[in-house]
Amino acid sequence: MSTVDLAPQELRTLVAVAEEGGFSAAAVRLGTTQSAVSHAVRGIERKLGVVLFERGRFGARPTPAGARAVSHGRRVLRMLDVLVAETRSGSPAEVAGPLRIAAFRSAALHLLPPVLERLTARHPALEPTVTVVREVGPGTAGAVAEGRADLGIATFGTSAPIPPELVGDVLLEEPYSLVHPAGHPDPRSLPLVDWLENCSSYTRTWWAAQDWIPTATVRAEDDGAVLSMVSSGLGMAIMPALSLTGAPLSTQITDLGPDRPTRQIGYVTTPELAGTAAVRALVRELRELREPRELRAHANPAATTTKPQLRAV
Amino acid sequence: MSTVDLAPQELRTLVAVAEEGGFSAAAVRLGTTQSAVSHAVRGIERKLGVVLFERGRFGARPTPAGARAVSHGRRVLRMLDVLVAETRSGSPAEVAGPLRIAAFRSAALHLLPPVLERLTARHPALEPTVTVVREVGPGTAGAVAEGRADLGIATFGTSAPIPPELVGDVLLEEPYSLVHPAGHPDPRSLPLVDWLENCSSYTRTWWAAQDWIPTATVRAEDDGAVLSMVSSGLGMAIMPALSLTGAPLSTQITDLGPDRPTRQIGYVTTPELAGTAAVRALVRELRELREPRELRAHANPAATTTKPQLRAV
DNA sequence: CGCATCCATGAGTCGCCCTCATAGCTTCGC
DNA sequence: GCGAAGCTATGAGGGCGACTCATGGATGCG
Repeated sequence: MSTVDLAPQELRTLVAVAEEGGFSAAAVRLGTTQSAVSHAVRGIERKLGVVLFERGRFGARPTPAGARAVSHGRRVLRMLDVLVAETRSGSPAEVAGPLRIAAFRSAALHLLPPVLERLTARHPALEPTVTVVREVGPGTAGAVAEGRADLGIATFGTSAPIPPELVGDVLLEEPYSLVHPAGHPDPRSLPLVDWLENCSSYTRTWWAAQDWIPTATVRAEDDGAVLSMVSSGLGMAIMPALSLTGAPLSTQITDLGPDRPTRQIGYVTTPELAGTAAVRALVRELRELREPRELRAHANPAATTTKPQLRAV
Repeated sequence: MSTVDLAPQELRTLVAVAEEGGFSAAAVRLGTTQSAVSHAVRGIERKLGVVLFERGRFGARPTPAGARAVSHGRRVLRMLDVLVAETRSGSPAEVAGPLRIAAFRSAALHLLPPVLERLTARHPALEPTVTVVREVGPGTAGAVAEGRADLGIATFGTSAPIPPELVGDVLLEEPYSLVHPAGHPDPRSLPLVDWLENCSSYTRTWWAAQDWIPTATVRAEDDGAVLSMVSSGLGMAIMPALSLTGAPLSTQITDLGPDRPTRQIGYVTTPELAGTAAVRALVRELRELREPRELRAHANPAATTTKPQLRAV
């Protein structure tokens, strides 16, 4: 037996240092002193016999070993939370505890509220928190992979590929539409407004095939800003349905026809969290989105995967 | 933040109490005093606000909440071990540390040895241990679910269903055959020898449809005992191929024809361990069982991984 | 060079957890 | 009924680990 014990407080210290990028900042987050963090990290490194952080003027950056330790540490901490929550609640059916959701902006605004309402109605002891994450770079899936969230609402096909160690499923497919100021005679002649997260490769291909689409002349910060620009008459945009829910009356939405591009929205989570009662309850509610409710979303349940009873590793 | 911290030492105390069945015995195992165990358990119960053990003359038995805590605790402790092992070893390719395998008797005897030989040849620092678990009740899957093993070799379809929080895959399907004393003129007239773990529902159905099969007159402890009885001329038996490997020369095996029953053998592990280097290395070796080894050189590696990139939950 | 901002280190303090000793409870055997 | 033999519960005291405080060293910046 090597008998190396890492206390939860030590794991939290590792995670804080990695996320804050320095001992001092980590100390602030942990509500302790820089000295305590330094002592703790040094102690852990001595116990493990491995240097976990490169120190320097810049602060502290994880070494490869440190990155592994931090990633595992986050998962262990999360499992400890699950232990506490599921030990306290009388049965697995009784779902309780925190549930951290990462979502991109439009999903957080238009997709999640009704889902979370039903979820908390069914499980009052559940405390879901939603973090808005830019769907660029690692995106929401990255937040889940790094243990910052328990479940992510992600767009598939757009942005970076999903890390292989995550599991998930597609929830719905939504079309892109043309949005422009209401009553404009020739909206396609307007300048194009684009935004950062709007970068599906499939969409881009379709985009390039349309000769009427100009290169973007305006680039906004997020889809909400795009919509506000369009409603002010500054131009037109091509946006997914989710970003267009609740679009102001001064805008007009035009279908792009049968060849319109679409994007897939789904959820991702880690295998070990997929089994927890809280995540499963949320996934159950999210699946309801696949059944076409009378409202807007053009859900396409056709492509639902046939699931084997046992999932391969 | 409720922020209830359970130190590894506390988790080990819970596990020890549950497994030893009492505070005093747990104290001996932990190399500490009964008083320390009592204080620790009481402290944990106060932190969680839940009674974890029923105390009495008999010692201590886990309450339902206690059983959940112990089961989660074992898994957290295991993940902490993995954290230490994988942080220390230079790369994920460098696999090291203990690997606990639960298997039913015939798999441990006839299936695992060559697999483990190849595994340890490839990863000398890996220390696999095999525990033989009766495939009755929770079986090997139960051992994995409760954190007593990292990976289980299980029969699917037979015994209890696999707990939903586990993951795994089928490795091979093997037929049942008739085994009887060599040279017997009418083996089907012999009395039937059965054993405890032999209880697949599918097999039973097939069984009932065969008019020549009598009800079992002898019931042995395990498949090895059955085989020994058969070889002594005490009767005939219907056994899966794995139990018949290395059957003595005094026995004779007769194929049961195209409608013969079969059983599926596979592996089971927890989602959080499925991602660890050690378990993945073992699974890779186990997968070799699916294809005859001499074909492996020509096998298309892509064909073995035709699984969807995202696994549904 | 003075300054700001990092981390490192040593001494002192506090709190937690363990040990020791003992008390309470239940179940046997007689 | 009574004591012995199992358990666990509890209180007092001590040791060790973790934190704080104060200070020092390294490094980049104007």
